[in-house]
Amino acid sequence: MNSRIELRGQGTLTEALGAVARTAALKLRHAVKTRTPGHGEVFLEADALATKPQFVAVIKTVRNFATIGMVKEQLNGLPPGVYPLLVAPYMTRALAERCRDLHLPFIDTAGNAFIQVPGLTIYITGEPQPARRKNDLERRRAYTEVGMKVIFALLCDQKLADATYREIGRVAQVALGTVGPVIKELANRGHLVQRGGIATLINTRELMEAWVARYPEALRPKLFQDRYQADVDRLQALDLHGRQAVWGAEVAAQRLTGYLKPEQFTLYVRGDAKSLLTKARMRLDQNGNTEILQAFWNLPEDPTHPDLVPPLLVYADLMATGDGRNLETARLLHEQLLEPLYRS
DNA sequence: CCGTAATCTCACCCTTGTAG
DNA sequence: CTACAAGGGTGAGATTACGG
Repeated sequence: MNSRIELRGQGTLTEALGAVARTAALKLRHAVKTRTPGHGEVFLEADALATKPQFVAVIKTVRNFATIGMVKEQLNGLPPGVYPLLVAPYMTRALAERCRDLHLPFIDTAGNAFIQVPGLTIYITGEPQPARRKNDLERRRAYTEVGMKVIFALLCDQKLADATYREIGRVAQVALGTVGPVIKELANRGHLVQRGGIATLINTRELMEAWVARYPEALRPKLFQDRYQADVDRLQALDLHGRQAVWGAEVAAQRLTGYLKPEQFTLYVRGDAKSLLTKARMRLDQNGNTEILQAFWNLPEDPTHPDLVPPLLVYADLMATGDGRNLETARLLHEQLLEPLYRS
């Protein structure tokens, strides 16, 4: 039933056997079963040794000490001459030390190992993590929630590309530690270069289109708070000045292009929207005409339209609806406001 | 001050156990 | 056998510590 997991474990096992053969000159091969196999257990033996020790191996990704304890527990009570063995993708030095303290033998795919059985003592730590795993971790950081927020901030304020990571994190409302990987991937994808010692956003048109295409799945659902039904006249009359809220989508498009008569209302808010709800007499309604989302930027506001979201977000929201009228307005918006900003 | 790496936290999802 | 709750693993992101 767990064919996918079995396969993943097989890969780890094969790599780990190869790695330990390289770093410790220890050859392990599959052995006959010495007991009813538990979940995910594999039977191995080192037949080159006179003592012919056998191992019952468990393949598991190890991140913390607790996992080591669990494996130790799962593999207790083995008969004489048979030993437990933990097979992990990668064991840090601290995890390796923990295994040694608990007398739990392990091997990993980097070639680290601790094995202490009659006729055989191996302890190897500090082998570097295989590059492929590192790449796995670094790949696909651009279109995560954090990546989307950072890209949006950069597209709206292109000078931000040369700011410190702390400043980018503040404007994009993401943690400092998450900025670096996103920037690195944007550079890899050819969207960021150094020009005269200044970090510069390039291929902005392509980046903008990619962001808009991914916004509906990659970020919007995370921002959604609730949907309400509200009186249209009251909504139109709402004064957002001083409130922590701005119009998006149809209302913003109407005010920017003069086209479109809004039917759906989209508000991006900071903090809680209580005062808005009472002012416009909104009531919770799954199919209501008003949706409230979390604002996700700290950009300076546009003095000519202080109560609207940035045009890029208006465009993305209109595109996301797929509504015919909205698409036409979106095209207009693109021509008038976006195209000049994202030519390169 | 700045970027990076290690560590911590939390939400989601998959497994597994259990009751009907 | 099915449905559903409980528990644990996992990955994304936030925080923190550190060295330049």
